[in-house]
Amino acid sequence: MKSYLEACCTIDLSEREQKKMVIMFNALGNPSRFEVMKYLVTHNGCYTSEIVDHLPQAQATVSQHLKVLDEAGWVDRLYEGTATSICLNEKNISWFKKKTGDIF
Amino acid sequence: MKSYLEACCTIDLSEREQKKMVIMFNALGNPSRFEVMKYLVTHNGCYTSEIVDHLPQAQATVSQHLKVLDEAGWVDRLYEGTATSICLNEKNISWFKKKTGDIF
DNA sequence: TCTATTAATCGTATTTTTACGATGAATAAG
DNA sequence: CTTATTCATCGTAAAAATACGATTAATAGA
Repeated sequence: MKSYLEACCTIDLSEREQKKMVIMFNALGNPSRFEVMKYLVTHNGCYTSEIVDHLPQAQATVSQHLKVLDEAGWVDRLYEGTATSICLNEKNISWFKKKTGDIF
Repeated sequence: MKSYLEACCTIDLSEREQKKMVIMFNALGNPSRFEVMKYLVTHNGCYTSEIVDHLPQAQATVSQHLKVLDEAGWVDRLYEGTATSICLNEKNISWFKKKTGDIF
């Protein structure tokens, strides 16, 4: 059995989890993508077009950023006809916050 | 006075704070720098040379990464003679965790 | 069916990041 | 004084990220 001291210095993070964390950190390490996430906090489930209007970038650029946020696990994209609504991925966000709190 | 509902949808984050958050996210969005931070959790205050030995990159590269972590506020560098010890910046780390928790 | 709308993808130019060897600055040790 | 050690900085090559216009794919609506 591990001692108390050992346990308190052990980092519970698999290689796979570590890679996922880096990807999540990286995704928010960009001003446009951070702004999207901040916007979603008060406009969760809004359409992509709203986000495009909110940002100073071209539609193609915003689309790329949303893809990065999706692939990193920060958001989900729900395709509804020709539109796409963007939702916060609450599960991954909680996971990220918990892990960050546990590690650092 | 703000209503309860208004308050719960207001994001308490100045432009300056938002920029700082993006820089902090960006700094950890790199595998080498994340690994440094993870190493510091169990080796806080260690010398740069230890970190260089721990990582697969050249000394110059590690030095650059440490500079990024320092400037982002994740670590402090303490110059002791010819060596430099690297410490976690507990204050900024706490700030980051609190803000992340508050916003998302 | 035709036309409009929405958003993803493609191709590409530009910028930024990453990495390294070489060099330099500062201190320590003899 | 030398000489060694440690780490930052410089210069630069290669890789990756960012941004945009143009195009495409899919659906909605007339």
